[in-house]
Amino acid sequence: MQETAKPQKPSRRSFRHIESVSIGTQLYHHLRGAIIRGELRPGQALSEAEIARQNSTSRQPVREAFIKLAEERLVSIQPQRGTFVVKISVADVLDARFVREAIEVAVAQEAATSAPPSAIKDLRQLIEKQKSMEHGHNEEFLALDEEFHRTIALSVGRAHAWRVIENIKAQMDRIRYLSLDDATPLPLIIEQHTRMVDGIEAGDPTAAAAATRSHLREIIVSLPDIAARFPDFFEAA
Amino acid sequence: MQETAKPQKPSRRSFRHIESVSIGTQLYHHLRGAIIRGELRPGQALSEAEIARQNSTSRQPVREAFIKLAEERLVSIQPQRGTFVVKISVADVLDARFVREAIEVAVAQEAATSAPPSAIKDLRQLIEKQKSMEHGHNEEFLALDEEFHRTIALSVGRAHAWRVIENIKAQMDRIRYLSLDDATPLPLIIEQHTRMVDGIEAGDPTAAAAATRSHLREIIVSLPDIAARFPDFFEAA
DNA sequence: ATTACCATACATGTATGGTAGAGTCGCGTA
DNA sequence: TACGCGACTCTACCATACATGTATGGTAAT
Repeated sequence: MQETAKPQKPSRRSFRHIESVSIGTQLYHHLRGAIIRGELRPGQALSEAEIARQNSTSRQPVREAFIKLAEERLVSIQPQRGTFVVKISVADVLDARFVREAIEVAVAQEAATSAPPSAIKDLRQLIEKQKSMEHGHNEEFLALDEEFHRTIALSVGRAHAWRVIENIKAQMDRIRYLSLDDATPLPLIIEQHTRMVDGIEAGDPTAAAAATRSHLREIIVSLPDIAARFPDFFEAA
Repeated sequence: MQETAKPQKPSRRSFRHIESVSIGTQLYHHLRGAIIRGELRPGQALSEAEIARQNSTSRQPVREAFIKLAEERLVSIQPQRGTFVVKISVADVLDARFVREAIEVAVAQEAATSAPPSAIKDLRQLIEKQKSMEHGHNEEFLALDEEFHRTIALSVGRAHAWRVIENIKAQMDRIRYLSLDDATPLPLIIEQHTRMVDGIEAGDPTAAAAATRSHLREIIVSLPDIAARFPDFFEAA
């Protein structure tokens, strides 16, 4: 009943830039970003058909994007009912944080004993960039923060470990986006980053681990506030 | 209402036991097991069409199973070329092991401080089961080993952490299946399990962590041998 | 007013045809 | 013999049609 016109290859999807990547993968990245940034709100229904229409494609690539999102626990596919953006679970975020801390602390210890000097230089530069961005531009700051952590992992060849963290981070980043307008204590974060690099550069695994640990525990204190301020983003306790 | 009998329904599909799970998901579990057990050999091509025929279904569910396997890095989908079982990379296995150690050590430390006594009892029982299975039945032993580790994680509510490990384990389990016929030192593994539980029961995080660490480092020593014995299972160095 | 039923719309799951790109093979030419 | 080029085959990818389960609003019976 819907229109069926389709005379000619409608051609051209709004956000497709790279031709070689499959549509399903592109949709996945597109939707993933929108969920993390909070543009798609928890609980919201995502219809295969509607998203397919919006992007001038068919249901199949959308479906494949949904499957990937479901693997990452960003959406919940309920057969014959619908697909929904999952609400944030405080317990899940804390559990994800636990895993992230375990991995990143181990990586930091390794970096303290065997990261090359060039990596130290890169990290210092990233911190300088972060300092020059203290006012506004919080979203770009998040990107720099991510690059900082990734650089540490890659400096000791832990690409796989970083991949694991990337998945886990999605859940935590949803929180950070919620608190963007907040008076995020960027100087504090930068100070913590500095201590991490100090520990790594000094070849002191214990110090590097401790700095990493306290850095990654920040979210524990801010989480209750955020959950209270955005109740409909969170699962009912 | 939930009986419904279902008198007809062709009932084909060799391995379908649970009616409510989608075919794509079933195929995923089916293929995943076959890859881990080494029945599907690394490098082997998997054709959407052929697997669809073998299971009397269409290509679409097979495709979705492939996507899930690719997320787990068990197959590599190469557009317009084919989908292949990935060869094992020694470096990737070691990196995966690193992540697993980081998480499980953290879990063990937590268990040492807060696992309930009932969990200790369950773990001791599992070890007894493992002892009674020392000869042959190596495959069942692997299942008991997995249950042992999972029980520790769940005893302190780290379900998410276990989920992460489960994915990582797939790569490592492929190795373990290769060395099944080997004279696997089961008594040694059981001894290590025992020390882990001893540390947890004693409330000694350091001991529990050390026991877990040495247990999970076994694979490092056996890996080179296995890679040498099954060269075509591994990526060219 | 309330309940039971049913038509309808809409959701995901599955089947199938078509398309474009990559690899292979063999023929024809230099 | 060596090399280039086109026909053929195979693949994953996409579009579309159909199957089937679920939510919902209107309606008739109580």
